[in-house]
Amino acid sequence: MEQIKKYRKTSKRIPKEERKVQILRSVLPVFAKKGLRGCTTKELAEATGVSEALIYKHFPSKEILFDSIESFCLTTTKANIGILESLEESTESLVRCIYFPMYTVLQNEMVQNEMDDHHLHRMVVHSLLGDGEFADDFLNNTYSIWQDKVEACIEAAREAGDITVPHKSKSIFPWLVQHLVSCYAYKHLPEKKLVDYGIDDTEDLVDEFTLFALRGIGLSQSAIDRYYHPGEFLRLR
Amino acid sequence: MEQIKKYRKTSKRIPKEERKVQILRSVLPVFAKKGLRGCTTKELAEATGVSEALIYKHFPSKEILFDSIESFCLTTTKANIGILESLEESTESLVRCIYFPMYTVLQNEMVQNEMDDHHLHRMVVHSLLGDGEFADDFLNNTYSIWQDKVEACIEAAREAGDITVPHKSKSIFPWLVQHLVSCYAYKHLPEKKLVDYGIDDTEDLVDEFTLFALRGIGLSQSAIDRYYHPGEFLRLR
DNA sequence: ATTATCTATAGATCTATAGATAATGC
DNA sequence: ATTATCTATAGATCTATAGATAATGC
Repeated sequence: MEQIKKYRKTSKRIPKEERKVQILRSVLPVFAKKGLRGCTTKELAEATGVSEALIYKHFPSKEILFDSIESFCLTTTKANIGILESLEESTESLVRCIYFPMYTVLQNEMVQNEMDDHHLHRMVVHSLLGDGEFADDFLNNTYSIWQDKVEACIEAAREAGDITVPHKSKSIFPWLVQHLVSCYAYKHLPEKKLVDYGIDDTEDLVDEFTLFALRGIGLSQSAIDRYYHPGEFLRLR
Repeated sequence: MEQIKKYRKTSKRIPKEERKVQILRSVLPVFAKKGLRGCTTKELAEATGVSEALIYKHFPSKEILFDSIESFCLTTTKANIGILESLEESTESLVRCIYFPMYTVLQNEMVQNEMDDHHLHRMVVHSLLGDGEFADDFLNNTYSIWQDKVEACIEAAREAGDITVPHKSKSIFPWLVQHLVSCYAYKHLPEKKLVDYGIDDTEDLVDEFTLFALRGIGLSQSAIDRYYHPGEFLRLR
């Protein structure tokens, strides 16, 4: 009673590498929410449940911790986008390739790995306000597989006669589609509802996003009718 | 030589309201760049060329200054979008309404008033990472005139037989178009080039964005051919 | 006399480190 | 004996205020 406990271990002793990963995991949401400058080392320590000093034992500075978080995000988002890699290049695949990100982001599906998409988007947006390095890594590494596939499928669709409108660039369309989904995500970052699409059902929303994109690419209505059957897509996943 | 100048006025004396506006103007780029938490009152003072104390004489706290900046942005962006208000509701107007933001943002035209669009976008994105209040004010007040006009024109186009595809919602399309342009802007916030559309000429880029959107809305190709003549749009401005 | 401005500084963080202590594993 | 963890704190900001001084306008 008299003696003040000078010492109180709040967290269990665990091996180095394990703790390091645990710090990364628990610190990510804080950095994602507030950014490098927006949060304090105290908050980071509290989120992890350890002392500030311990964090410094594992990461020499706050900035280096932040960089580690970014790398962590990139490797963890190995993107099961890879699934798409095996698709043949065709009009049908084009439809699936456009549907895929719409569905994933709008339905707010976790991308397999435990990394919450929401945090990832926040990290990207923080990066857009900074030097953009992380956003670049994310967009141009993680998404490139998908982008290449979309481009190839557009060509295939054109050869199949399903696209006849002229295009000034091949590579613009993956980006335009990407803009649609990522902006959806960005505008949904705050709790406050910013956008009213006038559609309640998420599946309907996915439909309208996808159809907008497919028509925008110039896919003929007959090809869309032929290949856009979202119910079947789901079964095949 | 001996006597140290304890006192050195670095800025001229100017009347209260004038200085207040001057502070707002000079502080905006700093807040836009780094956000509320990302910059110090020292930086703000230096950007204005006055002492920190003076800033506190005009604005009781950093947060209140930031809020004032946001209000300042909103009022200053009275948006010459109002120009569109007088357009008749027709397919032709639809084409112009879609072209307008594409042109404005992609050509990086200053929106008449001296407010740099770049700063405005940064403020919006900072808000998206926060509570989204400012983004809401911006999107739903500033853009609502344009959005209403687009909706009305889509209806008119449908009545004119230029749109035949079914739509599940009226209000989704202005947002989809908005997503395209704002995401273009967001991805161009960092100095680093993140996106390669495969198109060098900005006019061509505006064309592809606009055509993508018009097709996406479901406007028939014949209507697009009939009304999309960007050269003429410019002359009329 | 009033108003605009500055210098100087208090008090509150915030990052990072030094050094002590407890747990683990040989 | 080694490793993981903590407490305590130094030193560096950072926000905001108190109080002094210079310019303006009557």
